[in-house]
Amino acid sequence: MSEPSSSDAYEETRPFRVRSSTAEWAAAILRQRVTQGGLLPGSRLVEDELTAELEVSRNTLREAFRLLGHERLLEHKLNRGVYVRVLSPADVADIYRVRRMIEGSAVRRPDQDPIALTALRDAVADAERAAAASRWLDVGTADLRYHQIIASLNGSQRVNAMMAQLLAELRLVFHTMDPRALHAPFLPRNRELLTLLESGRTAEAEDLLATYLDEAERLLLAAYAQARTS
Amino acid sequence: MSEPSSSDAYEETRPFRVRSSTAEWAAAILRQRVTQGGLLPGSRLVEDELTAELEVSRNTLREAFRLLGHERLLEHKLNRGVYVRVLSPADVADIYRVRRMIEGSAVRRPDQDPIALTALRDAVADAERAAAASRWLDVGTADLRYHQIIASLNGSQRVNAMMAQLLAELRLVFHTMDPRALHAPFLPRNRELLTLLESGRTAEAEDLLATYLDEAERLLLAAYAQARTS
DNA sequence: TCTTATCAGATTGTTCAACAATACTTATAT
DNA sequence: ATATAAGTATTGTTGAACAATCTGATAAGA
Repeated sequence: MSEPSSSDAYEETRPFRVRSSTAEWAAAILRQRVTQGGLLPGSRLVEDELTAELEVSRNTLREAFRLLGHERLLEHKLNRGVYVRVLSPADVADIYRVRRMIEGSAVRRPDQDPIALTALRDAVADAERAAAASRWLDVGTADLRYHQIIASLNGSQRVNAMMAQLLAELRLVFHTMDPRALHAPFLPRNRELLTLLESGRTAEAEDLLATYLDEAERLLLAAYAQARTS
Repeated sequence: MSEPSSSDAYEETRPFRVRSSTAEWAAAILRQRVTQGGLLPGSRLVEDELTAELEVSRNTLREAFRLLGHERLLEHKLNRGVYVRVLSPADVADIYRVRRMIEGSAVRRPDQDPIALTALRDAVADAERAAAASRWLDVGTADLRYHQIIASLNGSQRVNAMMAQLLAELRLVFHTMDPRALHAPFLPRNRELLTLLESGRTAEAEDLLATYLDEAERLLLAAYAQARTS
């Protein structure tokens, strides 16, 4: 346990409790720990420990568990406790199936928001900058942002929410493997896809994205299988 | 792992409450009321009344509220209570945007599960039978089942879940309008789309579905706007 | 030795009662 | 009539309590 467990650490975020409910506040902290890798997949979340640490009641903490369970970040086993979700290879395959659908549908659209294209350029630039400095975690963050923006080209709030949840799930897998091997191969392709989108060549963009996602899935599954056996 | 086989028969006869959590049991009841139209959009769900009626504690009921809130069936306003969701025209448009993506992606696939095609035939037959008997609510149910099966052609568990949630939301709108005017126009098209799928003419199926969904959205928005003003 | 049974400890599931915080309603004053 | 203020109802949160279930260790039996 490398982080300070005193309540002082949360003093800064306390004001948010006034606006949102305490349960959502607790959920936000746990969500951050899970997506940032502070809590690894398979970890058990014990009620007693967390109520003491977050200084909320058991009932409130359980409401937070429910919220994160519905986001598929936590797994609730009846009478056995709550665990950080462990994704199976089938889950990874399923996630990429949905990504192909969402992102494929996005790049296929002829009318594309110039604001989104600008945001894509920023994300690519951030990723390249982080890669040059070997900050691979930041590369990963920028990459996820890039694909979230791609999804937003669909122009649907619900699709945005689905994609955000999907990428949060993917993060669970990322933390069990080497971020460099994971993200480096796709940096040039993100830029390539961007130029295709900018020039409106949707058919080529669709092709590139399809092979992109297929390869990413293959790479991820291979590395994932290896990490789980070792 | 040796369990007495006699417990199987025992479990079957026991109330559902024993196997899943009480919160999920309560959520199931409320979900049914909302989707079946027993609780209309905008209705307020008061904690005191429901704890008395369902005979569960406030905490458990609130857990159920959270579950249904995440399914977008209930809306939770801080300090102001829980309401059955009221969909805006923008929500309806958004839902159809997602439907176009999901169902479009589904019919575009060349390899289609024969089991799903059989299920589609059943759904169409059920709808036509119900229509002949003027049981329009049943027509609606069969129609939703039809489109859920279409979505399942994507072969993704997550897409199935998204679609189920989407159709549950749509049901909220359906209950405020005449089911016959809503479903009658699309009966023959469901069959037409089915024959196209059976013969593998995916391009034509995609076209038909696109115009189908566009028209359904237009019809729904028009009728919805009218129902809300009267 | 291996399996099965039993039991105590720990953890979760659920309820209840209380109080605080907030929103809503009514009454009062200007 | 509008604005302000008090009072009421409802939700938000807590803590304690007990029941139900799981876990692991120990004891009993084959």
